[in-house]
Amino acid sequence: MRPNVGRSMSVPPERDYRWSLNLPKTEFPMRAELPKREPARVQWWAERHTYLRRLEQNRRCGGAPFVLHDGPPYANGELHMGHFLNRVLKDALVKIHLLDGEYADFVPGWDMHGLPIERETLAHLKLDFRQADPLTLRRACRERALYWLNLQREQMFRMGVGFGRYDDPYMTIAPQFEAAIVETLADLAEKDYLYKGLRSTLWCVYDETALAEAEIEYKNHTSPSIYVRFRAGDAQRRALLSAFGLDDDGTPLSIAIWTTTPWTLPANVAIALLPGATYGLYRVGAEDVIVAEKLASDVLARFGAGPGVLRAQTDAAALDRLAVRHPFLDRDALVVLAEYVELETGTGAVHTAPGHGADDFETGVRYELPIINPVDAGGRFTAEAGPYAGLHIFEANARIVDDLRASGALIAGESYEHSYPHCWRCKNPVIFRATSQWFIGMDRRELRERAEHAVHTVRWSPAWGETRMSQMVGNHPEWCVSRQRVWGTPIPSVVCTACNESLLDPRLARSFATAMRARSFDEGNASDLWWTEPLERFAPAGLACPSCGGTAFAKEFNIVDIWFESGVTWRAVLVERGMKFPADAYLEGADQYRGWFRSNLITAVATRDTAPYEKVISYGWVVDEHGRAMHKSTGNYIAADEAMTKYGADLLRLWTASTDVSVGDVRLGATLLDNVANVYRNLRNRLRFLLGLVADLTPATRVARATMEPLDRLALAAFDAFAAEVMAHYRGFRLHDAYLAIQRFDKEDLSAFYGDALKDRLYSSSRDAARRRSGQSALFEIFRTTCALLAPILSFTAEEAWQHLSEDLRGADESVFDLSFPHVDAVDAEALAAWSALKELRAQVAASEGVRDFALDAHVEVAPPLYDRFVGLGDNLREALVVSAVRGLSASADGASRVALFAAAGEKCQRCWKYLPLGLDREHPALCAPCAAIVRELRPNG
RNA sequence: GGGCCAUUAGCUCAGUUGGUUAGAGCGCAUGCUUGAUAAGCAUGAGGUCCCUGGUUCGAGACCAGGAUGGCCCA
Repeated sequence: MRPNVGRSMSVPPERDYRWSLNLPKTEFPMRAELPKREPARVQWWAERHTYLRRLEQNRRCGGAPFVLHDGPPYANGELHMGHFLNRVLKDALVKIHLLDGEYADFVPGWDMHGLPIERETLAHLKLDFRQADPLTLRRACRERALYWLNLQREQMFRMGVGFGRYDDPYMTIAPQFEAAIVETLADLAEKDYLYKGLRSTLWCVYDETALAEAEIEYKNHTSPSIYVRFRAGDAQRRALLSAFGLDDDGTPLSIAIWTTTPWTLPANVAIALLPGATYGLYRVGAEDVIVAEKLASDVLARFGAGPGVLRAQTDAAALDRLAVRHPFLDRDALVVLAEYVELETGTGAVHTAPGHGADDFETGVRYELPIINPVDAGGRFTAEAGPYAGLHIFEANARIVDDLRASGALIAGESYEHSYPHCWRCKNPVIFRATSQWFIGMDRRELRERAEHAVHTVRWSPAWGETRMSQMVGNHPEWCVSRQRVWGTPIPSVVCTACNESLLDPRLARSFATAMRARSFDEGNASDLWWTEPLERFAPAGLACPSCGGTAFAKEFNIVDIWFESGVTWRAVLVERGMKFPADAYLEGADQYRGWFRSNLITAVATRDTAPYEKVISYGWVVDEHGRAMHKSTGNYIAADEAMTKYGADLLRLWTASTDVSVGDVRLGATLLDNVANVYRNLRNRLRFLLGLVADLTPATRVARATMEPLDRLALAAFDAFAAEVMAHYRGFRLHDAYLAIQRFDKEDLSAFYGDALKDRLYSSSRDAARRRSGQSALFEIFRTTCALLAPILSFTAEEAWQHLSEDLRGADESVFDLSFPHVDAVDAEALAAWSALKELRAQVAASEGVRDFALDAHVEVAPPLYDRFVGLGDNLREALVVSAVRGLSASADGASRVALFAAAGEKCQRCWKYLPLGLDREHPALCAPCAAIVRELRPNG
């Protein structure tokens, strides 16, 4: 029951003793106004070189090296919230290791070559690709890439992530970087991984160029849809019939295929069946035909010769490597098996032209089929297409269908509307066209097996990353590293003028790389040398064509895939700069399993036989608050700068810890940020409270832990355990777990318990009383370590709070980033247990009373076993329960309730608000004796 | 269509190897405080643990199928 105590609504001036209390005092504002204040802090860190100074200090103190290797963002466009998440997570990891005393050398970098920049630059210059002078275009691309780098770097600083060598970042366009790329190519060529071969690429016949997947848009397109007989020759027919267990009766036999691209038939070399599927041999009219069982009724109907009769069926495997004849060329079509064949449309037998499709190409490689490409860059048939030579492929469609009909090969012809890739620039349909490209062979020197083995030497976070990466390495047959564009690092290959054989000579490549290394960054693109210098400058003496022995060569002008460029950052950055290799950690979005994680793994395994990282940490994709992917077109896209202007970087930094980013999607939206803002306000106010309470503490008045009040020692033991927990989470990079722990300690231990308990002692004791200094000293330790623990996440706020501490107490630690995580030797289990028991007791008191904050109007009696446990706390027990008096019950008392509350005896002291005997001092009748003494001392005359 | 991942309170998340009445912070409601005050404290409401089957004495957890969403590929 709550004691019924009257409270005067207004305190008469003569009885207002507020002036004599030590109330919290700080300039640290309650309102954060992050967007307004943060930019100045960015400047402050930069001017003081806070990062580099701390890094150097850690090195001097023998801190172990820690290398987080930065995956380069692409230097094009503004940064979005995906970038924000990426940068802030990396920044937090670097800061964690920095505050842990390690030499956390972080070198940020940028991916600066490639088609998106080239395309943007061409648009900027209003130039057509084929008319542009390569060197002029490359100069302009360089300017453009540097422009974006600078803009992105500014936006990164605004995020508070400038803790790295941002003055000396790595750039894929730097001379040493380009040289490292070329030297890696030389190594790969030397070890026989690199070879030249044909490959099917997306090609626009109007722009006469290869296209990347990103340059394609899908639109509906109406194509011819034809079913075609591929007849078996006599011997072929007998072999096929035998596979079905049938005898030959001379009836014509064919395999029926379906295609929507008749113009690719001249390049046909095979028919693909689905492994495991059942195929039937049907008699329809006067002929036999083989189709997939599942599609038979649909296909047979198109013969217009009755329902057809099933004669036999067999598994696709029985037909593997048998053959039929090409419908109009003097050539066989081999029966092959391929997983991508589907049984939803068509005949279950897929026309296969390795020169005109990615799947087909892969099948072609697997079966060692000829890669026929009878189409030139402009889309006209070459002589290889026989009767169609000279025709444009799209015009040839109708001719081919007519010819098939005339020769009796056509079963049926219709038209078919479907989604088809188009060139996003000229809007025309694109084709697949086999061209000559450079590859890294995954199956040479057991590279695939070695890479898979390396995957298992790495620690993956989350654990499923290991499976994911294993699949990524296992799946891909070869890596096409050449591109026919201008903005990139040249592949220094040459072609023999006598026999047209391509050659990448390692000595030549290294000589080219050496020449690039001799150039400085300010001289421009070092790799321009491939264009400006004569070949003789790089070619080694006696270079001869391995094929024909010829000695005359011409330069080739391929550039290297930008994924290969970023794929050698381990070498161009870590090895070049003498940093730790393999790196401690790579940290990127989960889309990089197929990207940067994989490219780095393959090049490092191929040339160094090791994974380039010891640990890989991945995180999920940023989606909107409804869990939908963010797109500019959907309108739920959030730019990083815009978000920071609205919410402030620190609030968004807290958001990255408020959610478990390691698994699945990471949601972001106004509702979520409101939630985070509340948590932020709580944390901020706690820092403000602490600052206010320790305002008048000085190094001289600080009390050592050993001589503190018992309650303060317990609080610090609990705080140690908390700090150890947070540090353990940080070292495992579980930011979200750290966030939960911080939130809970802040609320339960600090705000609702310890802070509340200390108010009486800190406010009403005399300023210099030892018991007051004891509490302040404990709070100061808590404040300092809390700042350090918050700094990796709430960098701006932690620094702001630290700067509001008196200079005396800050001491040599100018910045919050000069602090270190504490060394917690061993958690005091006994103290911890006492602390929780005390918290529990306080909760009981609070529950009995119903109200708690600084309500001193109660007197508590505690049952013996419990009381005995805390009797050593002395008056601290009364403080902890926030009451006016506490006493243990006698053993004979009713033990039904362990805690009993009564109205406190005495009257309410107008200064300390405790209920005590008053009126002992004539001048201060409304005060208790201790308060009266303090007031007399403060104002002896008044 | 395939591989991987996720789904627990309004929101963000905990829930050891299967075992009482599923927890926390924030939000919300109510009360207190006005000496942390655009703060602080207390109490309380709030859940079909995505769905359907199965295993088990017992399933939020294990198994199978499905739904929704995401990433990477076709």
